[in-house]
Amino acid sequence: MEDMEALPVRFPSRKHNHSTCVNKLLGDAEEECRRQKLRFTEHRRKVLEIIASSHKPLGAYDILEQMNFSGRRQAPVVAYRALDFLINLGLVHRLNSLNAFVACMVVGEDHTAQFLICRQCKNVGELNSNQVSERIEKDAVEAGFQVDQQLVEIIGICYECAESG
Amino acid sequence: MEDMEALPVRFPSRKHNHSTCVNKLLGDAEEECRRQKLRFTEHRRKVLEIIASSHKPLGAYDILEQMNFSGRRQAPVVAYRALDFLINLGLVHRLNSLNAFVACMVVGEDHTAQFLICRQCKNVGELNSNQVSERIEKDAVEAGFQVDQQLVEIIGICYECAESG
DNA sequence: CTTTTAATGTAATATCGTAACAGTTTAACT
DNA sequence: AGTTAAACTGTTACGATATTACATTAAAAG
Repeated sequence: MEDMEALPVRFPSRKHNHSTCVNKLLGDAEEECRRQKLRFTEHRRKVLEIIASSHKPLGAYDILEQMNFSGRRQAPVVAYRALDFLINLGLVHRLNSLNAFVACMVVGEDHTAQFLICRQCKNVGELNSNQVSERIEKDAVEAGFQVDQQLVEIIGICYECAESG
Repeated sequence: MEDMEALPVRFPSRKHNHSTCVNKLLGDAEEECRRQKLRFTEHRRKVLEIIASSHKPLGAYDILEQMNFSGRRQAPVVAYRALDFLINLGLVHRLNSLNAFVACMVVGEDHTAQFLICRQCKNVGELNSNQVSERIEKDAVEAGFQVDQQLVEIIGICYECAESG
């Protein structure tokens, strides 16, 4: 596999430096919020941090569990509100096949996304193939359908899991 | 829009003869079960019939409501068991973005499927584009990912809804 | 005709997500 | 600063979706 940046895909390597990942995303989020004059509140920061700290998809209730600042258990709606915000901003993606959430790996860039979900290690990669999205658009239009949103989730085995048997 | 059979898509026209649809699917199901020596029980037949009678996706609890044979309310697991069976057989598809189920429109044929979900009329069409599935497969493999299953759901506006404004 | 495999009945419970509404903070504008 | 409007938060309750577990019954295979 070539350099991660050269391919239209981001799949988290087992040995990548993860704290860099998290910090970059938090920085991007702050900047994006400043730009759009949106509020990057504590809840939102916390939820983004939790999600970014895992390349494995997290359920809303998993996130909730990690939000116990004060020992006090938060209500589900707290997590969902923050998630909605982050999803609208494009910082977080929802995986419909898992009812779970992952951090976006290409923040800021205008991009289409398809998700690669490894059913062994549970890591999720983000494929950004314009060829895929254009092919879908083209064939849908040919079928008389006007596309607003594409949802592509690909289940299988990632490179590193295949290597290690 | 051209002849429905000529394009790699099945989108239910407003004026198609629906009872034919249902009967064909039930017949196909029976035959397929005979071939594979599986039991096409009452629950399974009933659930398939209910799903096939609607091109709009149905939730498991919608289906359940229509299963009241004897006035007796069935337990959710009854619907889910039949749905699992039908999905494994390829007679029914699950739409992950809606937590809902639709009948397959190309039973028997070996096919890939992408779903066209009209957010106005709620009808669901099945696109069968090998170009889409091959493009996904190709790009995923290039990213070092071995594909087992593809899940493609396209949300937008169907031909007939676009026509009628 | 018995054995063993598959399907059903039933109850309970887990998991995921939203509605409603009062209270508080923040930003924007005199 | 003081006022107002908009956005965010806290809290309760509830709705929607899905699974586990286990006892029972029916069907297929020998």
